[in-house]
Amino acid sequence: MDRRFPQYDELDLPKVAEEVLKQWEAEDTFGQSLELRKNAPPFVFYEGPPSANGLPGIHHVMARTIKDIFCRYQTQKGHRVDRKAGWDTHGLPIELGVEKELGITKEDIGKKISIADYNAACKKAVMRYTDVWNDLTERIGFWLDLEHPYVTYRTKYIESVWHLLKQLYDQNLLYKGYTIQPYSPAAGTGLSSHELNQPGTYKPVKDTSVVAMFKVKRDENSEWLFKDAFGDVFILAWTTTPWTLPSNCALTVGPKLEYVRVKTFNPYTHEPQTVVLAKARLKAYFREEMQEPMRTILAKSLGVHEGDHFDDFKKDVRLIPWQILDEFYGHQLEGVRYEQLLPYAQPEGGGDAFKVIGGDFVTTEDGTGVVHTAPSFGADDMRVARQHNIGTLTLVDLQGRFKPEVTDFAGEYVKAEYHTAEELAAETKKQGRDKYLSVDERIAIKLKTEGRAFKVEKYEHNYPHCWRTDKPILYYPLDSWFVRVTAKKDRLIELNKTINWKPESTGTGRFGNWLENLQDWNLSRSRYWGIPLPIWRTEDGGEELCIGSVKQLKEEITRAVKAGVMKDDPYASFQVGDMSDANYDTVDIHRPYVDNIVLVSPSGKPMKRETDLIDVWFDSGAMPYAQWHYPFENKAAFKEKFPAAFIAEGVDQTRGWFYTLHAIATLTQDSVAYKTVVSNGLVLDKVGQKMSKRLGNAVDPFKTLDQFGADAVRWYMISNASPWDNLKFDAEGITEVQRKFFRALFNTYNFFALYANIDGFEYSSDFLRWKPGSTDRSNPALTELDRWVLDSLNLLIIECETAYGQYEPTVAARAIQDFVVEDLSNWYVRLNRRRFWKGEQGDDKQAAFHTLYRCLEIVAMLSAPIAPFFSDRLYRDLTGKSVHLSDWPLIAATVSEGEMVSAMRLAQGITSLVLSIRKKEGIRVRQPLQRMTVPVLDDIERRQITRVRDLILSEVNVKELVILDASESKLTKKIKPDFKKLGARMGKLMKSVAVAVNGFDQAQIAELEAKGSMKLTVEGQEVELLRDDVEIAAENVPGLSVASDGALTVALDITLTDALLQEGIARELVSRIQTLRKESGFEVTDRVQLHIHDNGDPRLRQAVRSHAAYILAETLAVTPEDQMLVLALPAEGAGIHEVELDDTLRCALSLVRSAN
RNA sequence: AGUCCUGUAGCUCAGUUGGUUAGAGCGCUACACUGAUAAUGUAGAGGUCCGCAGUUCAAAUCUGCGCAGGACUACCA
Repeated sequence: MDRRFPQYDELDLPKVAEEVLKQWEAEDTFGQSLELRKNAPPFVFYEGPPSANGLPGIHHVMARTIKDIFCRYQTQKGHRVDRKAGWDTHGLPIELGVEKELGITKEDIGKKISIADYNAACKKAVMRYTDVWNDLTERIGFWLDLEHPYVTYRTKYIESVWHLLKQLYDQNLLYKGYTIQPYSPAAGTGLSSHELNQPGTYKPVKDTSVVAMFKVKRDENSEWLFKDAFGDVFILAWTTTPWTLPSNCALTVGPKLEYVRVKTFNPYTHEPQTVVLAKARLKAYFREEMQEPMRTILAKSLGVHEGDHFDDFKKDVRLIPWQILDEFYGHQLEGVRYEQLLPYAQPEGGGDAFKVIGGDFVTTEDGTGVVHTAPSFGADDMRVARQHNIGTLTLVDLQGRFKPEVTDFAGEYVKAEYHTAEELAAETKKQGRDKYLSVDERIAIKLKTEGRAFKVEKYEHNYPHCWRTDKPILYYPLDSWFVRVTAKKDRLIELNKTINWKPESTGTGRFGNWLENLQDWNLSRSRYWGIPLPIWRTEDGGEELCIGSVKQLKEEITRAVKAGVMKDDPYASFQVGDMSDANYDTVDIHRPYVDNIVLVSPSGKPMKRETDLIDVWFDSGAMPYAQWHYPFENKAAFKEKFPAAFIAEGVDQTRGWFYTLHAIATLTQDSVAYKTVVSNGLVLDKVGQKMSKRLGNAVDPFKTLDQFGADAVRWYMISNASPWDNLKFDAEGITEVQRKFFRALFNTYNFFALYANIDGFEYSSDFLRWKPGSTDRSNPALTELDRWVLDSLNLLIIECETAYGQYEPTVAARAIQDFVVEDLSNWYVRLNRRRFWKGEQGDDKQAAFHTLYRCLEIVAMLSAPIAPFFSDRLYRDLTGKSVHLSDWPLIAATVSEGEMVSAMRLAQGITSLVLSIRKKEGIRVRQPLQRMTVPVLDDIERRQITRVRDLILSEVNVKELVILDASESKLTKKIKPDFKKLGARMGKLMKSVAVAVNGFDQAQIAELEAKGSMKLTVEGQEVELLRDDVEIAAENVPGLSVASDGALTVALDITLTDALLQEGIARELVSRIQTLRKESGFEVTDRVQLHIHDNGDPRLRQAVRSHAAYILAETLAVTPEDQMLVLALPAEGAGIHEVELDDTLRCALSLVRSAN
């Protein structure tokens, strides 16, 4: 037998993947696919660099599958898709990993270990799992150029980053400023948000909280607050960090919040006073029953008191009377000035301090609705203070101690926790108390005695602690370099609107809102392993220089050497202009090497490098340029490959990579960096929990690939949920994909191969004649089923093309799966099996083979982006070539005007109804029936059913199909209002109209059909009902067994004649014999000798005699017709079987392989 | 705390511009089929479409307020 089409015993997807992978390696299929498209228009894809110091997880399979799908699809569509791998090599996780490994902390760097050694360790650690990553990438079939990756620590890469920074610097978009950052005085370092989010950093602590009283200055602005004032007028503000009160510069109110002015007494000094606070906070500070005039009225009614009770207040200090003088909004308070609470020092930098300002962030959840604003110690405070040109006061040093100006507390730590035990003891002694009182407590006491405290109490809340020292952190102003992204905010927003976000909501929502509230990008990191900021400054900060290339650095070094600030050029070995890797590898511009370089300013002063590194996110956002060493090399390549057509990463990159790419591109190129971005969701475990090592629910990607093969895993991930929805990963889902989709496709192919090999089938692309432009569009040999499946295939091509084009792989996967499982396997193949193995060569057989071949070929092409291994195997088995080198299929001219698709839907519906009647009546499918009747409503339906008539008859084993016109009187009909059409016109009457229509009798339905319209009176109104406003369907055919579903009705004649019964028995017999053939291990082509024992039953005898030719032909028996039925079976023994034909009929037969 | 996503059958998911009795696959039960057999067909059980309120003749679908799960960002006087 010709074995041109390989056949397989079983489906083993992991093995297929392994073998195809070897094939790819052997013939460099990836390289060929690029070579093939060498001159084609590019489709630009950017690979986001993963960090190779951690192991890949199952979610990386997801992310990489999505990337691969669109790159492969675009290749098939005729584009050149270069895919350069990349590695993110800098950053805190790497530093932390190295520190853990070496058993050191940040403080040890430069002491126990040199910066050079530390960085060398980082460089080594960062590529540790490269092999594992490359292995995963290959095993999942992600085609990526792993040979020439960009690596962010390479000198060339850093040089490109420096060039970008210089561009920003030259545009005045890079500046030094300061922000309020989490800071650990104990460790002497700023903390990143990452560090702050470590578990256990937020702890519940009890702090002394103070409601401080800020005395209002009386002037024209505040005069209205003094109307009927009772003593002095104060604004109340709450704080849980009293140590920040000396640094107070402003009070912030909510402009839209309501405030009140209250006449009352100071609870500690009992002085009369008038206080201002948010109305919503009154009940937190005042007792309801003490409110005037309510208290007076109450007292009067009890006959206890008369007159003004503010007079006799001092008799009971716990019950303080109060009275609201007036109410107003926060914005009315803005601009009101107050006396500095603790006047130790005056604000720096000019500023117009000590007044009330407005801020959106103010709430009335706790406190007084007035925020004590110390710009140096709170991010919100800083921002609002800047907006209102309030100065700042930073009366705490970097060790966390009060500066000398704060005379009462000078040199003391603001948090007791910063003291050592000995220091605490000494301090306690100094205070002359038994117990140490923190500065917070002593400030509270001071304010109480000065009559400036309204309420002092312990307050429990969560406060962040340094994860290394376990001491509380401070928010502290630290020097930083910033990118002035806010200067280009409008442009960033504008360009974002041109980006195709998948899903859209991430772009408009999460990302769009983020851009709307843009802050300048804090670029500084006080670390060691990263790209150094290329800025050199004189000590006074008066002169500075931003370096944009190694060449420029060398020139400046030469000047510095000449000026004598440096001894020699440490980068002497570097040849300017030599772009070889070897040349660049001779220099290292990381710390500490660049730190040793001192340059000279124009005025001759030495300049030292700003010690900060840059945020690693800038590294990855710079990859469009730095991966090409642009602009020093590859200018043309960059130009062609910017911006990207497509990128994809997890949704967690929205404010990470997606943002940094966008920001750098907007600022330096005035362009988007990518046209489409797919942000995929998380991979959760099967119950929807996040995967983590701690919970032990993390899935090992390699084990999963070993078990199921990459194709099944990829197909499962893509078909199960849209990429941006979170995926609940369940291995059972992969099994299902294997069972349903891949097995159906595999079985279909194997079926094809079996018979194609027997017949020596060869595919000729001319056979189906659907060449574009040809008028003779289809071969007349094609049956209606062929046309139908080819039509469906056409629709599938269009659907997949649209879906892939719109970055909707899930839609494509589901469509392909439905086609393969339902249309191709369960319908087309099942109904056409006989054509493949029955009869001799001829056009009908050719049509069947060509149609099936075409379907398999196209399915391989359409599924290639998602299941690259299996599809390649399938395509190679069919055509001998790789599917990944194929061109996306053209849409064939439709072979049957598209009508077959709806005709087939009718056929499937009718078939299903007949089978359900058979079931109801207890008549098995193998028992032929004479006639069935289907009523139709119009000529289109009649024509369509006619086209699929034979197919229906053979599928349900009935001999005749009568199509009945709906107008024939035998039918009863049912009527149904079309809500959509009618609702629009009827409006409120809809319900009553529906009731009326549903109540129509046969005469009324006939009237409407005949006249085309009729008048109805509903709720006293006359309305017109049109034929189109209702659906009329046949309901019943009297006298027959009937079933219906929606508009479809089928009636089946269930009369069984002797002839039909005999035919049924003959069929049963054939079926039993076929089973025996198989059980006996005969090949499908083996001829047999068949003898049936005549047991005297007339039913059997008649059936065999009448249908002898049929039985022999079906079972490939060579026994002469008149010798089949015998009174005694041949004595060969082994071939004798007893079979049961139905409940009452059994017989014996002998079946042996025939010699010829 | 803010922003965004998700919530439909036991499970995984569809559900067009609002329209009649809300669907599919898996799983479950029963029956059938046997030249696809680890397949297939038919029938059945299984739903407060997360909740409440509103708009509308009509809401799974639109609006508002909540609840639950998740992500990101921020972190509070």
